[in-house]
Parts: sequence; structure tokens; C-alpha cells
Amino acid sequence: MTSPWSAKPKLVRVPKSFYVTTPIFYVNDAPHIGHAYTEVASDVLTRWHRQRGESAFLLTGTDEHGEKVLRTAVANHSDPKDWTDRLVNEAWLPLLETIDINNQDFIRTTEPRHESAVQQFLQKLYDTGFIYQGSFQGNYCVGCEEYKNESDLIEGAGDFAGEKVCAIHSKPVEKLNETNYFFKLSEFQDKLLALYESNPTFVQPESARNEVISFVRSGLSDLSISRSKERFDWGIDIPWDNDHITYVWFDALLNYITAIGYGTDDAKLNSLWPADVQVVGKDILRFHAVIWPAMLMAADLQPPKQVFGHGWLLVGGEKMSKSKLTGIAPNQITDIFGSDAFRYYFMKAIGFGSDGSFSWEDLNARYHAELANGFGNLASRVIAMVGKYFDGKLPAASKLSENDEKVISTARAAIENAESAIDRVAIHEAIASVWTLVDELNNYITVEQPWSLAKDEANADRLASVLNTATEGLRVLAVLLAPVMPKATAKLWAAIADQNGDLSKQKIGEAGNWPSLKPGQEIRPLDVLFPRIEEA
RNA sequence: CGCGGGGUGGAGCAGUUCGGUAGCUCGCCGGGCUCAUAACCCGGAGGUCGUAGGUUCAAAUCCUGCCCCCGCAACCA
Repeated sequence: MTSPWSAKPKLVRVPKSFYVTTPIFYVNDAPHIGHAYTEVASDVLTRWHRQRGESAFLLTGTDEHGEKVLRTAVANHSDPKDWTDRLVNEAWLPLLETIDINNQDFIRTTEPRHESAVQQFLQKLYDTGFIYQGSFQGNYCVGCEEYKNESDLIEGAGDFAGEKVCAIHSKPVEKLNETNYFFKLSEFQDKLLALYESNPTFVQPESARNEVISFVRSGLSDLSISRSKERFDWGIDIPWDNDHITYVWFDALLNYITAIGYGTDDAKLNSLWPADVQVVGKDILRFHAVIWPAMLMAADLQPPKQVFGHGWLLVGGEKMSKSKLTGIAPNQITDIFGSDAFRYYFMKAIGFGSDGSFSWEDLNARYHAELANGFGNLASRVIAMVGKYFDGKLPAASKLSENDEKVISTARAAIENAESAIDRVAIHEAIASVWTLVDELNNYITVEQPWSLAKDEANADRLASVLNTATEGLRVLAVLLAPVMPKATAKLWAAIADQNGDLSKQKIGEAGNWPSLKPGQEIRPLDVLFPRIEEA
């Protein structure tokens, strides 16, 4: 009766999207260029994949629970909900605008969709025995009102000589017992090591991977994942015990799945999870490369495909810090140079994965040399000549010369090399590859001297070929640089490719199709993409 | 012996896995060109690759000792 085809249950398989996550911002922080750096890198990766024609999804958000948030709220005569609402709206959402982040979702850990999914997750692990009740003995500092790690303690002096004291208050800590719930992290040591072994790029870069492996090899202990409400209650309730709330990190890590439907929308979850790249700062690598995959394995979920730990931005040779007043707000830079330049600078100047120095001098130098003089001026001179010599209509190329062919091969090599760099999350290399085309085009124009060709009507064909080739080169640059500099490339695209459809529809994999622009189409005057900046 | 990253022309970096007389960008000096955002192109000067030894025909690259800087303790990607 039924055909063999329709007899099978219909398996609607949604193609998986490329899924990138950033760490979620701790609301109490003030946004600085370090936060922006992580966001931009994640955004460039996501946009790049989207420019390939893939579906791609970027998640970011805020981490809003914990004792510190509660205290700050109280200190500001606010309740924590109002306080975090305010920070999110006044600090964190505007940051995304400032640096032009195209995120598909923004999750706050205080949202019901997160809290209920976290509770489901906890309950599942409790039911399957991965969470157990235990007793936690800690060194409690009354002054700090919190437990201290052994490493937070220093040798006492004076009256307390011979004792361990709190580094902040210099007073002895109390040994206190608290009933707590523990996650059986220790059970996952071998599984984690197997994961690192079978997926060598699970933790990247290599230096981060080595650190994580040696950390796990040295042994894991179970993780306390609850806090008694006696101390504070700004957190997610432990579903089976009303006296405890969830440890903020356990809560926070789960955002990566609660945002995409864990517990409520399996189809969506499956269309995104496992994440392709989870970008994190190297300080929180252990949480993401050790605890997080263990949590997922306990819940029968796959670990992410990759956790990438990037480096620090250094200012004056040292790690940025608020106490040393070296924190720089992103808009201090974008107000002067614009969001495209911000994105370009940090992605190109710093090897992704290494620490990198920021200085205004370097930013200013690269902005002018690479963006204004290199890329911006190139677009400007090519488009101006098409306007001047062909009345703003793209001329058709005729027979291609050796030099023309070299432009094409450079463009194709740039595409190929950039693509492979992105697959290795080597964003700086990808941009450097693209820049070989910028340099080649500037060189090509100098060698071909279109302004000389224009002086003799006999060279009209050659002039047409040169400007056609150069404009096609700009087309490739617009496509390849769109993920990095969305605004400037959109302007460029509007000027040269009016009849080719939206820039967002131009696939990187097809950018090497040559030619792609329609001869005769209008080439419009272009505003200066990167104006020179006086006294920067 | 705490752990990790790093010391390469003025600045920022690559090269170190699989040793073979040092490369890129900026800056500087000189030249070319004039389409373009005083932009573009070419050439040049400038480094005993932290230091002292060792291995080798040959070391920035391998081995050993030492020195210096930075991060892990404090809000913090």
C-alpha cells in the first residue's frame, strides 16, 4: 500500500548552522577593548561563514548572577534585577552597536528561558547521579564574606604569625562546613583526556591545549555547584533543595545551550549544537575546556567542536587593568577611527591566540598605511579613473595580458589562503592573505599606468581591460573584507556592483569567478572610505 | 627548584616542529610617477637573532647554565 519511500518516518534534518559563542559579559564590568576584542573575533568568524553562504549563528549575552552583582546593586540602592537591566541596556547592548556585532541572539542569565533550562539540566544530572550532596569545608573570611581558596591565603604576621590569613584583611580565616551539592567532575578525567586526544583541535591554540591537558592529567576533584542561600540568594534555585542556589559558573556555562533551545526546542538545539567554535579569553579556558565538556558529557550532550583561547591585549607592555587605569573603552577608538577600523586593527595587528600590544601610535599608523593609503586609496583611484575615462560605466576587458592574469591568480590565491586560514581560526592570516591583493592591485595600476594609456585613443582597449581588471579586483576585496569591515565594504559594493545583487549574497567561494561584474554597469563615485585623521 | 608566555635591525612581528650564512609591515634616506585620500611604485641604510658555553662541516633554529620582561595572587576578554 505505502511505497517504500513514504513508509519511513520522515526525518526532517535541519542542516546544522555554524555556531559561534562568546563568553557572556559579567554585568558588573565596564566594557573595555578586551571585551570588544573577543566579540569582534567571534563576529568576524561568524560573518565569514555566512559570507560563504552557510547558515551561521553568533550568540553573546550577559552573566548576571552572583554575590558581587547583588552587592553592587545594593550599594547602588537598587535591586539586582533593576540594576542588571540598567547595565545591560546602558553598557552591554550599546557595546555591540559600537563595534558592529551581528549577533543572532543575546542571552541574559536572568531570563526565564535560561533559568528553567538550567534547572532541567541540574535535575537531570541529579537524577542520573552526577550530582550528589556533600559537605564543603572552606576557609571563610568574615571580612570578605566569602570562602577563600588555599591560594588566596598568605602567611600571617604579628599576632597571627604562623597562621594562614586572608590576603585582603590579614586576619585568620574560619574553617566552616557547608552542605553543598557537587558535580562529579573527577569521573571525567579519562574521558576528557580521550577527547583532547581524539580531537586535537578541541582546544586551540596549541599552547592552550598543552596547558589544559597537563591540568587535567594532574587530577580533577569534584566541583561544588551550589551555594547556601544563607549567604546570598541572587542565583538560580537548586530545583530539589530550596535552601541552595546554583554556583554562578555552572549557571553561566549553560547559556550556550539554554539560548538555543535546550529543554524546550530540540529541533533548534540540534540545528546548532555542538558549537563549532567557542571563543574565550585564556583566563577562563579551564571552565570551557574542562568543566564545560564534562557537564555536557554527563548530560549526554556532545562537547563543542572547538574551544579557542585567545590572548590578552597589552597596553604599555602589560595586561590591561582597571586599577592601573589602562582599560580603554571601545568608543574612545571608534569615535575617532570608526568601527571598521577598530575591527580591522585588532584582527590584523594581533595574531589570534597570542597576546598583543595595543598602542594609539600603532593603531594610527596602521589605519593610515593600510586602510587609508592601501585599501581606501586603491578604491578611490580605480573608481575615479572609471569615472574620468569611461564616464562611470564599467568598461569590458578584451584580451587579457600577463599582468591581468597575475591579478586574477593573486585574487584566487588570496581567496584560497584566506579560507584555509579561517578554518584554522587564524583571522590575522586570513586578512594578511587578502592584503596581498590590495598590494598587487596598487602595483598593477602603477605598472599599467592607465592615465598614460588614456592619452592615446589607440590604447582604448587596453585601458578598458586594465580598469575592468582593477574593478574586478575591488569586487573580490569587497567580498573578502565584508566580514571584517561591513560598513566600508557595503559602500564600496554600492559603488561598483549595483547590478550584482546584495553584498551579503556574494559567496566567498564564488568570488574567484572572473569576471563577475557586468560591463556597462554604472560605477558611482565613492566617498572616502577611510579619511585621514589629523592629530590622532 | 611553583607554572606558563616571551627576549630577532628604531617600533611591532614571522622564522625555531624537519639545523644550511635573516624575512615582513611601519618608520627613515634616495629615486620614479601624478589616476588617487600629500596617496601609489622602485631602490637603499640599519640586526654578531638576550647572554655564556656545548654539539655540528654548518645554529636564530638542537643541548646546558645564566640574565631580563610579562602573566598566573587583586576588578578583569
